[in-house]
Amino acid sequence: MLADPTRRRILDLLAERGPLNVTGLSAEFPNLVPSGISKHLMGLRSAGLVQASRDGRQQIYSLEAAAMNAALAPWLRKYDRFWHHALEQVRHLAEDEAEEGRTTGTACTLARGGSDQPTQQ
Amino acid sequence: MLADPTRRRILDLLAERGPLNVTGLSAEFPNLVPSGISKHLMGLRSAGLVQASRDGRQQIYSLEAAAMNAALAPWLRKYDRFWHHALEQVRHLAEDEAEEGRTTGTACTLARGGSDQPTQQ
DNA sequence: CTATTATATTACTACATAGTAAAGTGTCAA
DNA sequence: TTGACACTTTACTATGTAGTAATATAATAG
Repeated sequence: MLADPTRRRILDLLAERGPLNVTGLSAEFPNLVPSGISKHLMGLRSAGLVQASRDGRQQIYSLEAAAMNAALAPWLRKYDRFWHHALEQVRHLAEDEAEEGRTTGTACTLARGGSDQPTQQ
Repeated sequence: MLADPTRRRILDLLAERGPLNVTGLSAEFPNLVPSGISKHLMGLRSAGLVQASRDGRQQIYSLEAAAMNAALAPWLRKYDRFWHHALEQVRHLAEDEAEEGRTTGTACTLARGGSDQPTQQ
């Protein structure tokens, strides 16, 4: 379900821009026909990842936070060792340069197990 | 690449048990023929997600931390709003009941933007 | 060298599914 | 009611690829 790039892009757009209707989403896929987008949305909908609400003629689609959670949780649990490094990169991007001193201390300390091998890139 | 369940399971196994050879991995897939696993491993390898090192006749496969990072980072950035909730679930599972008092304070405070809508499950 | 174990490669098949076109449903406007 | 708009459904096609069987390579044992 999360495998398809179009579907991921749809989720991305909903995450970035908030609720959108089918036409708004279709506008982001010039190569695809709107009914194709609609079909993807129906798929995401029956997977519980998005929800729709009617507004006149339009269907407004938005992310379903609980389901996103449920989808992400087991993944995060398995790969916690790895996204710790990713997290730090994200943090550097997120906080411009606010209080650089205690970065290591405030980092999310979920996994107590060490195995903090350097990423050797 | 991360779409296929077999491939994800392979990554999971390597994350959980550390480096494994093809035979060891194949043992976890009774319905699949070993050459199929090997083929998947070659795919993961050329995608840079795993690396192999020879030990006698065996090839020992292990996760490539840097690539896992690179694969996860943009994802985490887009959906940070959502995995925050997942993170808390994970934390509850991880720390048995060590210091319950200051949980909210020590939570990973990456995204400064609020929008902390309840998951309404 | 020969046999055996451990992977890899190749050629092939079967199946899933992304995307399309066209028709169908629902809503509003005049 | 008629027409236009917004979306959904259906039937179809084409393509990608997961898995297999058979063969090939590589390393150790005897």
